[in-house]
Amino acid sequence: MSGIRKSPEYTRELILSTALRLFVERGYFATSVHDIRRAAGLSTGSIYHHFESKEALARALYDDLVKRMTAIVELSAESCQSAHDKGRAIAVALCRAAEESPELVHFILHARHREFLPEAPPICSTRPFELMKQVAAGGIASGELRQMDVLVASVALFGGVIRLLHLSLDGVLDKPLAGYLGDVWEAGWRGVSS
Amino acid sequence: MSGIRKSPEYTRELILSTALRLFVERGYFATSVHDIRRAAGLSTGSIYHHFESKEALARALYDDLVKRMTAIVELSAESCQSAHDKGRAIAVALCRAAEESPELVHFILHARHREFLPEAPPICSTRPFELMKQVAAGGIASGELRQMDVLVASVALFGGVIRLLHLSLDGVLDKPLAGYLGDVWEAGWRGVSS
DNA sequence: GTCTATAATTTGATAGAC
DNA sequence: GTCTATCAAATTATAGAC
Repeated sequence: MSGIRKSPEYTRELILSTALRLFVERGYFATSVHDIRRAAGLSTGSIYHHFESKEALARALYDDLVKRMTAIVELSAESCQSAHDKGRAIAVALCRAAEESPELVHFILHARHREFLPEAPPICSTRPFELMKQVAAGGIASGELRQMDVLVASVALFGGVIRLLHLSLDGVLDKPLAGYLGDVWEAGWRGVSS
Repeated sequence: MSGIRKSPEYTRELILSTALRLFVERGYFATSVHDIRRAAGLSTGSIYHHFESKEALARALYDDLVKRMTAIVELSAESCQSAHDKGRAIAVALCRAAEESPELVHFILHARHREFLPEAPPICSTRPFELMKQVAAGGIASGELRQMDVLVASVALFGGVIRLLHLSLDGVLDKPLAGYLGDVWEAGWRGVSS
């Protein structure tokens, strides 16, 4: 067992991915450092060598996942021109992420970060959600969307899709996400388009 | 202090309301029974006299709040005829509840109940959310809404409003909820109406 | 029915060998 | 850099007086 030495980067990633899985399954507070240690097949000392504290581990995980989510949204928006296409690309990418990496999306959408990261900004103030608002703002400026408050447009345009993601993560959908996404997105667009 | 004896019902309600406030402020796991005891000005023994365990307290609170939320949504829907009016009445009532009893709405929308109440159904399967789906189903049956999957219609119709409530509870809105609600609801309706 | 005192575990974190 | 052993504090819950 301990003969198979892995690189420190590998160990660090193993700790992060194990913590993510357990945090999503049971929540941050219901997961002890001992649980992470056991699930990762490591020792307490090893975990505390890589992270100063349990909270520091959670913060590193949070930063990492916000970065991954930002990349997903950013790449989607950049690949298109119109607000309609940007928005739809984001919606499609979010759904794909929810199916391929449900833990990522779950942690971003569901976890109550401020309970264990007191100084973290609310998740809706982070870059991925700011980008969605920018798509709405661009649509209003270009005339694709009706003249309205940017926040209202953003909430109306993406609210249905985000709600759909919540339902998917709660396991209450009968079919795969893709079976609902097209119609939900179209309804959202129809609600704000001029 | 202990000369002022209150009724047992009062004590029970005091424990529940204190627990609700702390659970919303810090979360279930970050709130110890000792915290509740101190904030309520009671003793540990008194709390354990009224509730079998911390989890039983949380379950009683959960049941109580789902009941209150059900009443709010039920009364709103009953007071109107058309799907449009029912839906808008529900949206208005939810926003009023979010301003008058933010702790109630926060606990229902934000708390990760399944982390501490393992056998509780997902919140979106509870009666208040089922009623919203029924409003959408009624609208489709009557022809007010386009023909579509009931879940899609429900998500598209109420997704924006629920998203707006989340933002309000996260404290990222500049104005009172009422300043956004009208337009968000209208966009949702426009997205699904025939 | 409420109190104080305390038991039994679990938790996050550290020390020091290898 | 990883391990084992252990600590100090906090947590849920109980016992028993009043």
